Amino acid sequence: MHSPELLKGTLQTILLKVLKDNGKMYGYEITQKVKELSVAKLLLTEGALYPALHKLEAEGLLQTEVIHFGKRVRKYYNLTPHGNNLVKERITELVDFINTMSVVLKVKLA
Amino acid sequence: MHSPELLKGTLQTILLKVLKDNGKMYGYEITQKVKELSVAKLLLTEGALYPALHKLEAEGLLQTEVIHFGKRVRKYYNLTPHGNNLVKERITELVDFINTMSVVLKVKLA
DNA sequence: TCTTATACATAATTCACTTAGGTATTCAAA
DNA sequence: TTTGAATACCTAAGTGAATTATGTATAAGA
Repeated sequence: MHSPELLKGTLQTILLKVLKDNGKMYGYEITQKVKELSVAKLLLTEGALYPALHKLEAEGLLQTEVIHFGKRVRKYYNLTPHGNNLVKERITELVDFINTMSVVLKVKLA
Repeated sequence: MHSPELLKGTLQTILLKVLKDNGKMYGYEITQKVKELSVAKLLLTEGALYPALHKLEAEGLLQTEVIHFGKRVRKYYNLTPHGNNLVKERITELVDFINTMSVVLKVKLA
């Protein structure tokens, strides 16, 4: 597992990108998808996930749809048009930062 | 400039690496070196820098030497043996994280 | 002489996390 | 059959590394 400090500031970008790639998803599903993609190296905690999703929704980047089936409830999130426009920007920003870091630290990235 | 959130958790690694590469340096000198290396994309603020240096010193990763010349004072920092051993580890950790991120976000890095 | 650069530092605040707790359903194993 | 693990949502308290805002002082240059 990774140092949790490093995750800071990247969670929003991860959420936006996963939703962009997979369409509407619910919280738990997102944690599993990220776990799968990262080969269990990135484990989103619920205490980080839900507040982050709620914040993105409040900012108008995500919209929700609550689905009941039987007694079970799932809250699906997907990108709003505004959110969709921001994904690329956020990723670019993160990649730029990573490239700067690689220069400062003089490391080569795969 | 980069989103400040992204810097969180990476400052220690930057400081350790810059000191590893340049030997003893003082605070202001570090800010200038990082600015130069990053082509002014990474600007360390004093409010972040000094507490971080003090923390690394308190943890035994850095040692200090105060140099007076004239009325001017400079506080030089350099790696302790323990600090020196940790640099590679911290960088590896960060690179691993970056590689994981690149997989999750499906981006290619330079 | 007055601004900018050099050089250190700390205090209050912010905010995204962690940790810890809570509720409830579904399913598989003992 | 009950009990634990997985599924599924959530919030609150605490942490800690930043930002922002100050403070002090010297040196150099316009």
